[in-house]
Amino acid sequence: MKSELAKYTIQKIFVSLGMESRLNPNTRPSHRNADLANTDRPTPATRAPRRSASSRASDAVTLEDVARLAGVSTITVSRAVNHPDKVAPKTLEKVNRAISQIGYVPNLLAGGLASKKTRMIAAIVPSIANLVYAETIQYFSKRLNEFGYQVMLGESGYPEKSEQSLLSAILSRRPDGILLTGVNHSPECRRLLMGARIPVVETWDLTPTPLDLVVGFSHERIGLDVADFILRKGFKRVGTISASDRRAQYRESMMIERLQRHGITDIHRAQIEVPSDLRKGREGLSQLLEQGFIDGVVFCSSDTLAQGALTECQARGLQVPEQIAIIGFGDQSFAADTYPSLSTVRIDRPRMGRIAADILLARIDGNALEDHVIDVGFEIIERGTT
Amino acid sequence: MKSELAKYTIQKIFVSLGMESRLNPNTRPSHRNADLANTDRPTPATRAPRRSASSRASDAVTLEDVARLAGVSTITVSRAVNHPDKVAPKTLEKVNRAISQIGYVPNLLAGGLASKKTRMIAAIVPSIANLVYAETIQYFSKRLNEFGYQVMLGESGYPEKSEQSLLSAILSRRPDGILLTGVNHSPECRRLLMGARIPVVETWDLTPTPLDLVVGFSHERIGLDVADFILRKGFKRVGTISASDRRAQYRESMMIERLQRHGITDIHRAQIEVPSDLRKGREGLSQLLEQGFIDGVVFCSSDTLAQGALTECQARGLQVPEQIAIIGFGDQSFAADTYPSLSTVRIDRPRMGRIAADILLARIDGNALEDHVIDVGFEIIERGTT
DNA sequence: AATTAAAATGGTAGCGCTGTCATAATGAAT
DNA sequence: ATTCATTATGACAGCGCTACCATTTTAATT
Repeated sequence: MKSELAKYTIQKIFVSLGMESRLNPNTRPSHRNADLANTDRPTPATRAPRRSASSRASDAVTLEDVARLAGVSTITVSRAVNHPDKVAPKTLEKVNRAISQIGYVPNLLAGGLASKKTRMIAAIVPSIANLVYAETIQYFSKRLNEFGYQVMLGESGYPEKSEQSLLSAILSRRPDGILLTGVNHSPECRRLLMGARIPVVETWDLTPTPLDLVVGFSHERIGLDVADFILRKGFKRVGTISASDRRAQYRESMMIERLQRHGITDIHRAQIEVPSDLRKGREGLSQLLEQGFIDGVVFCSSDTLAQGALTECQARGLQVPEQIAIIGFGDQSFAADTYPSLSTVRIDRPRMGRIAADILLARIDGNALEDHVIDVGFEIIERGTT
Repeated sequence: MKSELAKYTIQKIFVSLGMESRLNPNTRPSHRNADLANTDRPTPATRAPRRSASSRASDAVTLEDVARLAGVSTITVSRAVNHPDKVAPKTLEKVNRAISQIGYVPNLLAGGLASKKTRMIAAIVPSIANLVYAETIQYFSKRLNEFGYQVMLGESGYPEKSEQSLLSAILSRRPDGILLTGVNHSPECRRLLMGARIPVVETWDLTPTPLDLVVGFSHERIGLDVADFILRKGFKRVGTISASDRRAQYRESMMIERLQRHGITDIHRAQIEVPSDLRKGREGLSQLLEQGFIDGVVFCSSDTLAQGALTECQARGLQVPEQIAIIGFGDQSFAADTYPSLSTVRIDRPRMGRIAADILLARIDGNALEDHVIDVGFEIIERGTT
């Protein structure tokens, strides 16, 4: 994987802010000189006559301005910016000086249009106001930045009703690749994605038949393993507080199924709407108690809900873990520091983000991939609340 | 403020994924027919001969493909997509049918290049893994989406060392406007921003001399008001747990100054590194206790730190608020639901996000603004921890 | 010095759209 | 019918950049 790092040296240019200032060009391209738009931008030293006479007055500094000032051709400037190793050191030096002198900022719209590479990767998450996603994206983004890519973030919202319109809005900016959260997409979305002909990585779940690539973990396995953990610890009564999120539901139902198969039938469930927050965790626990859940273990679909449940126990003077044990999900940064510390299911989000970035980059560079399905696994972390 | 909503109807097109497939075009543009790239995309029904013979083989569906299929000119398709009211209903119908038939996804790179409008707004925040910023952006973004704009998010990182390189990376994508967090920017950044000639809105702080627009609140006033609150409540001993964030530091120092002026000198301080989390809040409180802070009120630079302080109190069996009172900052969603509930300084983040979006849109549309400096204020919320 | 390969640079033709102006079609008013 | 104002459509020239050669310069080799 060796993408060249894009790096721009950009500086100098001080003009007053203000929008509208485009000249009304006559139809016949010909002589024109006055340029109301340019107030205080320094005029390039050299002013070679343009090939095709004039054009729409524009106030932006372009490659051509740099080229003229540096006394080279535009393509050389382009190379100096994007493939500096393909330009003689002396020329590079000249060009860079010109660039900083007139304050050139490359136009990636034009570049992307011409090269069909935007150096941009889109990422769609249910919500940016949910740390588990935000953190994954943070690592994903960091990794991509190292290779000169930027991430464009899209929020699908939990109902996911608008994933399609979000997707077309995103695709119309022609990202070089895209990250999705989850593996369930509407037929329209799948069509859009296939039609875009770009690498796609699905995350936060697994499927043997990804659209393209998938890096995640098995919610089924988590449900089963948590059930085993509960059985092993000898709990007789079990409660769940789950968000109305398809993956959370799946973990819950897998767990319940296995518990029942092993003779645990005293199971209480509290369902809450996304987004999860502390209050909903508290409410969830209250619901369980109202249902007659008097002691046992509670499996929450997120650490946030678990923290809420824990808070409610404290408020009610219930002993944790003696009377009520709690298991969260995610191992967010606060989980180890609640009191008591939270037992939870750890997902290696940094790793997931990094791998997603890496396989996407490999795919973009046309490198062969050993596997299109990557399981990052999980780990049950036992702490104070169990 | 009336920006037209962009809306695309996009569908149908099912091709196998795969990158490399560009033909090696001969230099002289002339006859060519075979097109290896197109494997399974349906050929448009009509195939009018192109004006300029051939071109680089491309596999993307373009405006022209739609135009040919619909039997109209490209510009009409463009209008049908972007200004549907300027096209006769019958024509619109025809075009939309053609669009969905061949699965056209507009290319906003090309559109943006030609029109100099990208319908994209950039936002720079210190960290997306911090809910106070994430939420503000969420509202900002939501508002802009309503007007057909998308938000491109950039993370400057707390050290803010790289704000400049982030900024030039972002500006090279030619956003129509930009949101910044904070009002302190390096001279290089200011130059870049001025040179970009786009509306800029600074947030999370106030200044009489914004780069362009600013919507935020006064950290000085918060410090002073919290001091007054503390004085009014009659606390004799004060502690602070502050993140190494310039705005947090400012609030703290303003508060301390006023407290001292009113005779409170028993002040203990704990400083922690960003990013703030629960553990650092716990550690902060521990530090204060080690310094001999035995009772009084603690002002934390974020609700997260406050929650950590609260947790530490619980772990140590210290009575809150009787022995230790706690004040947070931000009024994040969990603040009302901790036990005891957290007293804090409320910032109306949704409103700030919305206003930032609105004034930016107004500016983009060229509307006059009454004021370039908007103070959204704050409110001290007294709850259980004081 | 002559030959060849490699490195550096440049000319040109688009990438896929939209702004601008010109023209054609339609309807309203006389 | 005729005129005039609207409304709808189209032709065309770029937007600022890069891919693709072609050409020139430099370095390496004999």
